[in-house]
Amino acid sequence: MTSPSVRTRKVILDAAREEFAAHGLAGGRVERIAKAAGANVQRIYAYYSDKQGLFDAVVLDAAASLAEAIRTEHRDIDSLANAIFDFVVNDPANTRTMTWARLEREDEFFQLMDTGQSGVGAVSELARLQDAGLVTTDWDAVTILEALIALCEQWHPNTRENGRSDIDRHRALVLRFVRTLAVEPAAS
Amino acid sequence: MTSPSVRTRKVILDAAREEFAAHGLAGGRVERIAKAAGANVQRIYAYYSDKQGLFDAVVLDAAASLAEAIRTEHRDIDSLANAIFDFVVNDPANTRTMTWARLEREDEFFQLMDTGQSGVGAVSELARLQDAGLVTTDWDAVTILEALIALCEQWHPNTRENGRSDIDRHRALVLRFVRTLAVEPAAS
DNA sequence: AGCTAAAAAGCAAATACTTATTTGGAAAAG
DNA sequence: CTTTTCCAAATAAGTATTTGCTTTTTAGCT
Repeated sequence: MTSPSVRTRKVILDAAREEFAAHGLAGGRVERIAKAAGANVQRIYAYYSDKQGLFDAVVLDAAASLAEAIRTEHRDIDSLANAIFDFVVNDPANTRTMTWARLEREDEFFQLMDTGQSGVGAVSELARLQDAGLVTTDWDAVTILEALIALCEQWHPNTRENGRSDIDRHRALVLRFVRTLAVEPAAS
Repeated sequence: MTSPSVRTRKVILDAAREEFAAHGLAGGRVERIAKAAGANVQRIYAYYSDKQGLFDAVVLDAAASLAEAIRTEHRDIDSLANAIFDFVVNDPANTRTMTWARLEREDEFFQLMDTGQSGVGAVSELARLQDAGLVTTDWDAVTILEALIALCEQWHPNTRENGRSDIDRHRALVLRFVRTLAVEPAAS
């Protein structure tokens, strides 16, 4: 059913995800992507117009999958924090890609994000928790969310060899942080 | 007094700092560095052997200046956190450089850091506070420090237009975090 | 000081290679 | 038959690094 063009588009995007996560936009090699995808270089240009277009597609995709990962309703900020933490731990490549994007496409980054309405889900989710009186309103949702993501990303992929116990300890640290932002429901 | 070679080394390093902070290792251009330094390309190779050697020199330098910025004794973790925060805010280029280094020289990054004994100062400073019973020992000094730096870096240079008030609000968030790690001195 | 020879610093142009992007045409699909 | 997909090879820059030579600095000596 899937037309060959759709399939090729996908294998190219998959290969690009790995390549760009590893080497970034400037360091990524179009030829390596084509080879890894088992496709021809020319197809990249046919589908994504140029290297940068492909990179942007990868970035949007990464942002979308973060949004996807935290889409469900969360009863509290702990739950939201855990979802973000899991995502970062389980897919370090995505995190790398976002970091590359912030560095290499600084000017276009937020515009790019808006296009894909990426973080929106998480922001509104957090805002909802604030509205419900469960999270402090001392900071706006975006600020808190970015702090949270920054904390989660701390280890991954920035550090050598993270054993399971390291991860658990790191998770505990993140949770300790978010709990300081939680508002205790008033005793009824 | 300063020999010309010393001076040239320095102007090259200064130019490289800017170039690499802006574009990273793969994206940085040797020729641009030479031009900005008002020096010849060949001098770069004479002094730093190659592009990567120059990049590493820049990274070590960035690490050293972070170490320098927090060298003084801190009476509590608030004071330490403020020092780190100030450094990150005042010199976003340094922060970018470190981020580039973690991405582009992932494997060599920590080895590089050890060479320059960069973070050591901050780690031992924090450990001292822990020994004095002023900071939780639930996490080791390295973990806490990396969390702290991650939080401080959150905005800078990752976001558009940070007004003074944004910065102050961000600082407050960082401080809120570190206070949860502080141990109240037992009432005497 | 002044002189001089060795060493170091400086540069423009050449080299050698990588790499993004295009072309022109063949094969497959609709 | 027309359109789309595919590809190998060509193109066209761009870029790190080296070479060969000139100029400046350094350091020893009278």
